[in-house]
Amino acid sequence: MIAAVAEAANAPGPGPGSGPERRRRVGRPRLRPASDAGVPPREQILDAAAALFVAQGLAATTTRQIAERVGIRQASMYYYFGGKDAILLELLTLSVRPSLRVAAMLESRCAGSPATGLYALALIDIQTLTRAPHNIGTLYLLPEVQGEEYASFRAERAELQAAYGRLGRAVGAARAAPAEELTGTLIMQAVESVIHLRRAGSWDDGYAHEIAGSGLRAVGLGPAEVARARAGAAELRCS
Amino acid sequence: MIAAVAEAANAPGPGPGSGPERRRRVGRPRLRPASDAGVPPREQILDAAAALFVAQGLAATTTRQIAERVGIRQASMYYYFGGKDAILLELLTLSVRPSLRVAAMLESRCAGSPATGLYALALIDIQTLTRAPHNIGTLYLLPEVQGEEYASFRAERAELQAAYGRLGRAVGAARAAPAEELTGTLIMQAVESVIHLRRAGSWDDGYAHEIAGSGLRAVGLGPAEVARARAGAAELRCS
DNA sequence: ATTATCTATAGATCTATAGATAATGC
DNA sequence: ATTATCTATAGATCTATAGATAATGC
Repeated sequence: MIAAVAEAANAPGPGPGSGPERRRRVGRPRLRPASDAGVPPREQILDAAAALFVAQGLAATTTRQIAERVGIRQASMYYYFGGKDAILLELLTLSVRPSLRVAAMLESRCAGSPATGLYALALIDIQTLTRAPHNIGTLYLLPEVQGEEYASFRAERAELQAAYGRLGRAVGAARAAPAEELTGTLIMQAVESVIHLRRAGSWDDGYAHEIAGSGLRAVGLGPAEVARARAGAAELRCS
Repeated sequence: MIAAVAEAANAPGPGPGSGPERRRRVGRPRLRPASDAGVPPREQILDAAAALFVAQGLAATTTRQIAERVGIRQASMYYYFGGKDAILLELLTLSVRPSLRVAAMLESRCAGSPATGLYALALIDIQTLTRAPHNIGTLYLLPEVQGEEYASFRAERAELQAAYGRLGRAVGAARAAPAEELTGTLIMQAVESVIHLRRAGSWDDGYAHEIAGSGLRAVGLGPAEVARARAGAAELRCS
């Protein structure tokens, strides 16, 4: 289940799905009546496609496989999406946008203590990737994402990397830290260890702080400074 | 051109291709007479497939595209390979095996100075990835590589990562370094920054030492120790 | 009337095999 | 005879559209 989807599905209140006398849905019924009714069909498709794209990639995943997993007919998918590309683009965007918002917030809020902001951003990103459904953090590695149709996603991702780069430079300015682009790349690579460890089946929640700390050491901080950043991030005081 | 291919093609000596009166090759001639004659057809196929797999992935690349790039007919490819899978497996193996040999050599030769060995291994790996044709270092990211048929490649890659992990632990034992698997992952992630920077078109040779140094700082070394490791690696003295 | 599904299918592939052919080797 | 190509194609897809159908909404 996609994170945003899960939240929407669990939202309390007077939506359909709250009472037992739920109104039947409009339109011709499905042949198989949808095990997870209550979740909008669009999001059922996103979830099914995410699992398949992660396991098989875009080109090897057929529209039929997606439809089968949802429990609809192949052609019905086109009522919601123009094709596989449109689904992937939405998944990618869903995966990067929340991190981008967190980055903007921390960059402004922790301007006085970039090390704290950097630690906090890394940790939140790590946790997001850890909990993301189907390990969708791996989707940006698909070769198709280099194509023209995903330029908007790549732009958002570049922004996130730039934020890491600025924070890293602010932290390491006095030290022998690498240039901004390289700094951003190195920290994101550390954070994205998560997706590779999950893929290999060897993720451990205890790794989160080790990875965040490793990212800060990579840009030149000593053990004491890393410990201070960690404590600051824990309080979200950013000072 | 694949690295091993390039070497083979440039090999001096009394092979075919040395004199101008080169014997015509056995078998029915190609329709288009092969612009880079002298290179064995098998390696022409590997090279063409590498470029396409990197750009489009495995599933999206057709046997016809590979053949077109080589200048042969689609069916002729099957004379050399059983299919796309066999080509990809060979490319993956070619890309990891040299690094594995270097790792084994450095681990035994630099046992007394793991920091030097680690720096040297990282630097060689970085240079290899920098110069690899078509950025084939990205191939292991393809989702198909998680499949059963690539288990042997994944095993070799895991060995390389384990070597990084052992060296990293040996370096950071006295410090607050992460567990072996995480250490190996983090250092390899730093090294593989290269493939992402190349992909984005922003690689700079000056980054090589910065990345190697960053990997060592990540496992807990201070600036002075990193400088010592770098100097040691430069002399290959490992002490 | 609107919505959400279904059935059916045209058109465009793509893979992998069978068998022919045009060279050199002996 | 052996080798390395070629031509031709069967069989199996896969995508995306057209149009029918079975619900609810008004």
